[in-house]
Amino acid sequence: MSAHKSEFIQSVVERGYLHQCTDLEKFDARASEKSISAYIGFDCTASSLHAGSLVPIMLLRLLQKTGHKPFVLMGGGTTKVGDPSGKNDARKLLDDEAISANMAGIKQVFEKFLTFGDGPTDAIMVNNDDWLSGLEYISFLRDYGKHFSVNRMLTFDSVKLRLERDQPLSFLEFNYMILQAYDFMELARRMDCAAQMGGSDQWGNIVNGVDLTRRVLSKEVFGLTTPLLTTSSGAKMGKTADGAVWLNEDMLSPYDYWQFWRNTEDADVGRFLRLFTELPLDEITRLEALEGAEINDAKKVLADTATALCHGEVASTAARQTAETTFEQGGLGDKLPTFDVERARLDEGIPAFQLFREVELASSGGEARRLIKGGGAKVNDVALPSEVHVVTTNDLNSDGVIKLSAGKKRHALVNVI
RNA sequence: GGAGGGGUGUCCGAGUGGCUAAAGGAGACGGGUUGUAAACCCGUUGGCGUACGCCUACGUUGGUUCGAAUCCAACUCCCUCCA
Repeated sequence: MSAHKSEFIQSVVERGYLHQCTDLEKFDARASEKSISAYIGFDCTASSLHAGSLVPIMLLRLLQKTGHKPFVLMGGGTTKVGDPSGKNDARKLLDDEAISANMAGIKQVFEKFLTFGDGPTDAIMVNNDDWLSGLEYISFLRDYGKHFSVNRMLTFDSVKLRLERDQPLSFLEFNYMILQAYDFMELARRMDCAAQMGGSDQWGNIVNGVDLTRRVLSKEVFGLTTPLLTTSSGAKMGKTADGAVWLNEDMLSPYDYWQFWRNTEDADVGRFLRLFTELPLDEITRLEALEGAEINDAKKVLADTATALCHGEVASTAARQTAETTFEQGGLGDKLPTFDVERARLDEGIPAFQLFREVELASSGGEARRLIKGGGAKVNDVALPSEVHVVTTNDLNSDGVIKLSAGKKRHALVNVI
């Protein structure tokens, strides 16, 4: 029943990773004959990747799991240029220092999802700065520039959309696709890389690389893109209340990460389970068929497995337990953010709005006041009557702490010292 | 180099001398409904203060005026067209 010969492509298709491929049949055939290698590039624009990058990461993981070799290309060089794809404005240019700091943060993410090493299917991380920075302008133009037609470059979305909307596109950015194409060719030459994968917005860049490799090396390589993920209600993946859903623990706690998946929209559960977990497909089919309140069980499975992949089993279980005690039993999970307050201050009493600001449930006194006025602020699950209400040692509960809540989902504990 | 247009709150975007902490929208936060979902409805949305209030804010600096986001000058950054 398997429509594709290779395990890799078969999984890519049935789990929903495929958007476009330059030649799916040939790619499939190649992957079924032997172990291939493929790469995905990541720019170093932030010190961590967020959930929006998770599809490509999972795709690399799948590649490795099915017996092939993944390359992670860090865009140390291309980040200096800035990818115009999908952007209205040129982004701020980062300096070398910022780029290498970002790269260090991003590396940590990959170490969780891929196995690196020297073995045949071990992942390898490369940095395109290694070959891009040393390029010489004239010889580069003569050797590679002749393969690019400006007429054609103008037809690619990344460029075309900017021009159509009369938005500026600098020559620097215009060169981005050439450099990315060069990356692909360079990897094909050095490491026999057979394919480049990426988000659908990378299609133009990838196709350029496939063409360049064919022209320069007379080698056939492949391009494959993943669908750009949005939630069913149209929001971009990876963005949420407090900003991006970061994959690094120091930027987003495992508990919050777990919560992100737990709060998946109903309509997305099946799709997300296929993309972001490695559960067998028949199990996923069963889970996504759940209806009404039962679908919450599927969301918990999603949260558990996705968090375990990113932060490990231990953190995932802890996050789940905290969530369960907090939401289902109204209790206190030990993973809730906890803040220490001196006993003396509490004896005197602390105005509620000030306390809420201190435990970071509100970013300013005004915000805390509004929260309290709106009835969203609770002390030990009891709504506060007024913003000047004073919290004292009398509010300590039987566990010796005070539970503060902003709305139903955000909680913090006050610990007396 | 020349000509023109523009820089407003998280973002987009109104606003051409007092009624402007600044319309509208988006986003965000809170409440309601529910299932820690979506959709929908309501409220809030510069900072500080219990409150009368005070402070900071419309690219930067200075000026005109009783009074300026609004007028003037210089500077700066961005965009468009021409060369």
